[in-house]
Amino acid sequence: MASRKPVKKRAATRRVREAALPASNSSYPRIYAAVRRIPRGKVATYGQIAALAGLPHAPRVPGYALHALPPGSPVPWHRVVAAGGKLSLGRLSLDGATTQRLRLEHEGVAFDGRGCVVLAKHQWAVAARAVQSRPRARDLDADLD
DNA sequence: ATAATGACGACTC
DNA sequence: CGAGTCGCCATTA
Repeated sequence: MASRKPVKKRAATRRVREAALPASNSSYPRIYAAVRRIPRGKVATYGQIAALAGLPHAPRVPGYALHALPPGSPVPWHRVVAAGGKLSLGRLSLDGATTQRLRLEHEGVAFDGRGCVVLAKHQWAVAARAVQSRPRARDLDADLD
């Protein structure tokens, strides 16, 4: 590829810049946007949110983003749970976990005996196919065979 | 620029 | 099933 008009260079540069940037410019907003898309009465895991936000290998980032989330934000953070439907918020704030659970129950989300959301019934279906799952080392090993 | 941290995820014991 | 450990990546100090 050789000739590229300078007029286009501008747009190209911009695109490259966005792609090259780690994410400090779009990571958070994307995560918040993804969380906001979770329907009422449904929940999504951090992994799902990460995948939807374009960070399939950084499930910790959504957690970080939500942690930085200011109170009163329009983001339904309570609909984000850890893998298995567990409320990992208890790790940071036990009280927060209680609030989360109450809010979820208020939306009709069911919990099992261990205080975990019944993902089988309430996991956000959309992400189910978008997230899927990356090949595990074991799977790769089996595949190599 | 390097080091430490984290509302995770998955594996192993 | 619960607790401990490693890996991943981005953010913060």
